[in-house]
Amino acid sequence: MPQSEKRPYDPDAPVDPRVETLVNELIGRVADKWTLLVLEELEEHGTCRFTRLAQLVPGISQKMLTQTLRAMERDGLVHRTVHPVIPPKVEYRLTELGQSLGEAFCGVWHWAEAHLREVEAARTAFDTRG
Amino acid sequence: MPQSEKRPYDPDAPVDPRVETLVNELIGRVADKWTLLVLEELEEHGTCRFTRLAQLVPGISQKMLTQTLRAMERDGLVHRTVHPVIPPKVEYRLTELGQSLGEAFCGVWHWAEAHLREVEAARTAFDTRG
DNA sequence: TGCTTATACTCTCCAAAAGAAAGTAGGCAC
DNA sequence: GTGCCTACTTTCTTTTGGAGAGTATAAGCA
Repeated sequence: MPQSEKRPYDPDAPVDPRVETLVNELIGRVADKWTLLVLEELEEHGTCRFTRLAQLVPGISQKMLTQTLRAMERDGLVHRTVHPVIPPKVEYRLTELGQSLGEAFCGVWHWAEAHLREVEAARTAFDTRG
Repeated sequence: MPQSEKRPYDPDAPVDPRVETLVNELIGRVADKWTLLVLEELEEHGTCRFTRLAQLVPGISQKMLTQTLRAMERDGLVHRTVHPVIPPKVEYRLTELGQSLGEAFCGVWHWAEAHLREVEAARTAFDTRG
């Protein structure tokens, strides 16, 4: 795995602007509401079929689930297994890359759980002021 | 700060479904492209004015910058200081809550940097196959 | 006097994206 | 034949996002 080469992340290292651009793009791509929620469910439940994911992710439409899964598959985050049977059976599971992204997002889920009340309080205060 | 009470995060604990819903909503809120990029710049550069942020965040429109900052302010992530002068001067800086979210997202930025190449390779492979 | 500049928005219009709901394929049970 | 099953796909409507012009205000300048 030569993708890190000799940079084990130094936060003060000067970053190649091209890399920064690409990272920003990638952040924009994975920092998507549906991507995150699908990632969460696949991480929690393991291999899932389409319909099960649609039930697990609250409020997602079939169209967006299809689009999100395709994009995640293209980015190498999920693996799609088609069983050629009738009725169709398609299974989705996280790749190693997807799992590593899930772990990277762990901190955000913890944050959301830990600071939910603070955010709610801030919203109430803001709406009262405004 | 009684928001964690007696639960220092146990990943296997049964989660109150209402909490899960709220966490999902909150994730959907902060897992937004512009929120993340603004957070990143404010974390890196500290206090910033509107126009500077517009320059720092690549490709954001004024409308989206205003909306994003308002939403972040409402959620208690940024503090907005208005200096009543002409021409106007408004400064934005992360609150402690915003900083903690920035730290939580650190793992994602590291992930993006570390796995950029893998994602690019996966995309190329996907596009070639398909 | 009137023109320019500066800043942080705000508004309007149009294109793009998302959501809702119906349609499709194709074998199987009835 | 009718309907069911699943994983989409298509169509239509609503919402959102982006581009660009407009607004308010006072100081600086000719």
